[in-house]
Amino acid sequence: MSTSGGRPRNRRGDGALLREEIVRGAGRLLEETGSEDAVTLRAIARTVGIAAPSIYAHFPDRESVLLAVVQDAFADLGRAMTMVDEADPVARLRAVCAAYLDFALTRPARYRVLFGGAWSAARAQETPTVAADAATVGFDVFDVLVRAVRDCADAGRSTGTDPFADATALWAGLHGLAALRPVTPMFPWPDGVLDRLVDRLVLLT
Amino acid sequence: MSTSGGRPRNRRGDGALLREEIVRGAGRLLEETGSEDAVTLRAIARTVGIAAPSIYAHFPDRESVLLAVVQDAFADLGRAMTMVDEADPVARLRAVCAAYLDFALTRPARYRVLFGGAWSAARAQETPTVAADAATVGFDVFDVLVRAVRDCADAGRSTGTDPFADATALWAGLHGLAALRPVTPMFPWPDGVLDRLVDRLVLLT
DNA sequence: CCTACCGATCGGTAGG
DNA sequence: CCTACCGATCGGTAGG
Repeated sequence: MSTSGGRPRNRRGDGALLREEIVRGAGRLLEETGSEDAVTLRAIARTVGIAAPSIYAHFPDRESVLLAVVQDAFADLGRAMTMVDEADPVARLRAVCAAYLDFALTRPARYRVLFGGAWSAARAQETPTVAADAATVGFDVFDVLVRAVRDCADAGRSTGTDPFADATALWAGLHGLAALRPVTPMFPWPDGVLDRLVDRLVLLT
Repeated sequence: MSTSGGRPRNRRGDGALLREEIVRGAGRLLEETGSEDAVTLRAIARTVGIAAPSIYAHFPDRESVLLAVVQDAFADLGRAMTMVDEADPVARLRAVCAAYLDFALTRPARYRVLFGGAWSAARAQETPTVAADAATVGFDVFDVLVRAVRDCADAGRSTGTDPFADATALWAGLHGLAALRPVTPMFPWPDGVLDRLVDRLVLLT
């Protein structure tokens, strides 16, 4: 069934190149199918254009490929939230939240893998080192949120007195939107839900 | 491998009984494994104590069994939210939200199946009649929320002027909590997050 | 990086 | 409600 009949050979010194192709192929596959289970070694191999066993030269097993996808996605999300360029703390908080939501809406399957549970809760007990890592990175993302909220309070733009608790509520609201929107195409989400959440949960003035 | 060696024969007229056992077994399996994919026909058959092909006497295919689980879960959630017995509208809204969250936290896998997307968005296009049904029931659950919010506004206990929009934001917050909590065992969720969300998003006075 | 292959598991059918 | 079985797919290994 291999329609490609082989792939152009990599140049010397490109040993890490294929590894990257595998991770990106797996990510693309995740996004196209919307399901983590559809990202099989064979499917990955097909999209990359190699034989399935060749993946084992770069990863010990399927789970490790998925973990690499998760780590990449966490890094992307963190980068998107950090790269926000706004001086005003309120504008910055809004932009950070918008970046979070944008990531989730443009890459719903990737986002679902990040906070869907398989890589933080369940597997954290089975493979502590590996999944604790993913969990930690997830908390880093949350910290960006806490800091943005605290900056608003420090600037006297929020009447909230507990930035951590406020950020927690905000995270819940953000995640709710991020998770529900891609799943409810028929639902008439009102305009400005995001700003409504930010305004009210952070008690912006 | 069948350790049970057959099951006691049902009494006459219990034709619908096994169907129920299958759905409940599938639900239990879903909760124990946490994954929809683990609910295979063979696994269901094992928990119920029958042979896998026997399921076809009650359901045309695997998808239909899962749909029955989803419909049951929607009915359960709707019932739990409606059965709330509080006269004061604010107390009632809080109780409705608590019931929603309680359902999600005590049956996380079932909740995930309800609002995880597989049964509302994706499959709605493939099998319109079937999944549109599930989506409708999901909206019924949301309507309970809207009414509870509106009752607060009508009683002058909320300064919100758009019950639908407020309920939408509240739903996002609720779902965020419901989805994130089971997945973040290490995260120090502050006490009273739920009430904080309700208070602020519905502008309770 | 490849072909060839194993053992396991799945959804579903045949036939009773 | 059962046994027996098919075709497909999977993760992973052998051996090069």
